[in-house]
Amino acid sequence: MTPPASGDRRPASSTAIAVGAKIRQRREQRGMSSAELARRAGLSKATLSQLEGGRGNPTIETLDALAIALRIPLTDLLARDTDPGPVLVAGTDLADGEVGRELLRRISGGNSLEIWRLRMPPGTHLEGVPHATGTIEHLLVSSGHLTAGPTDAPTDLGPGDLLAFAGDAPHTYRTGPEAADVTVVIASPIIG
Amino acid sequence: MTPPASGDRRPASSTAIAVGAKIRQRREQRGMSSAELARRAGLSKATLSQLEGGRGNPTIETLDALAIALRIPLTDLLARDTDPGPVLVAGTDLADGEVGRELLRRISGGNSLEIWRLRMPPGTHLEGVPHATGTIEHLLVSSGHLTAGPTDAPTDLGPGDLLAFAGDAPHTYRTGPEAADVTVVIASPIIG
DNA sequence: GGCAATCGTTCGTTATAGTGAACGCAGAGT
DNA sequence: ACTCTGCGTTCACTATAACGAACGATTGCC
Repeated sequence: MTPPASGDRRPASSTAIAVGAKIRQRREQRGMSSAELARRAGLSKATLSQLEGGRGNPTIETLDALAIALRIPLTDLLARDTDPGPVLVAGTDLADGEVGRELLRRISGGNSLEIWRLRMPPGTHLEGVPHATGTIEHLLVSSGHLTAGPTDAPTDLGPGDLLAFAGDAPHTYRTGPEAADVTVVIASPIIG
Repeated sequence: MTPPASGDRRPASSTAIAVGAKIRQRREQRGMSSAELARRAGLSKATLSQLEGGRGNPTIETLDALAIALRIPLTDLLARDTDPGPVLVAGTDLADGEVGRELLRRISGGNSLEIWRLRMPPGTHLEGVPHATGTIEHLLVSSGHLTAGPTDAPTDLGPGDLLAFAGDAPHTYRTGPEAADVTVVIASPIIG
């Protein structure tokens, strides 16, 4: 039993500290007061103060409200920009006929960088939604064959091939009778 | 006033539904039971069941624990599957026993970005040249096995694994009795 | 069949994230 | 000097996220 209840908060996890710092950073970039951000996000000033101080443990609803109020993607609040040490993302097993589409890695700051692994069974057809202007998308084929690229000029690709194209136009990925395992690297200019 | 307290949960936000689906998807890819994932993440089965069902509103500590147990980046759980949005570098043939080390692509501006393909026959040992401070190096294994990473803390990698580590420290790549085909993505911050 | 294990779910309770109402501190009028 | 207004923080309380303990369903083994 903790004594009746004090205003104390938990010791603060490293994640909480990082997220809190990020919130404050973005808020100050926007030139907002903490009172104003709290109002826009529909939170109490108390909660925001706790979070920015790195004390506390927000829920995703809270973070989502903050991200919307700050007009940034939710993931930006959680993106660990500089990793202290090595990060290992284990390979995953995939059921037969399933499409694997995994974000393996994300870096923001300067340009943002995302590394995806895309695994397509035979006869798959995916439509890529255009990204922000200036985005460049890279496909690197680990195994198999596919036809991919801008919808108006797709290219046949085989193992070891690399295709780079503007990600702000419509584009497609399509496998024939053979499955394909593709690494996708997406480099986007940062959004102000 | 809600009646005294039932097992009911909130109506479920769209974010909660998306996150829950993602957790379940990743867990099943790993071939883990929900009981096992709960155990590894240090959560109760009840909590996990609620979350995967899209009911509930997890805290970042909870999500962090799950991400670690699933060995994926925290942001992956929250990434809105923004669908991925021409230069062609053809794959090259490689003679038996030869080491392939090719720069496939280089981008500058914001972050500079290099994509390499590294093909190592069995029993190869390479020393990586340290890059600029702040550089992050990513290894994505297409096939085979190798031991790689910072010289003082190398990691065993298999097909589909991604390893990210600071590129400004000495690092090595070493294959055992098996060859390896690796994609290397090097991201360096631009010096203002 | 009978039993034991493990699964994923739903229950009632407990710990805690978020709240509203204070507080002290600045700067701007009057 | 004295109010006012808005800032960022700390307090006691309330709403609720996470918990432990059930549950029925399934599977495997004897």
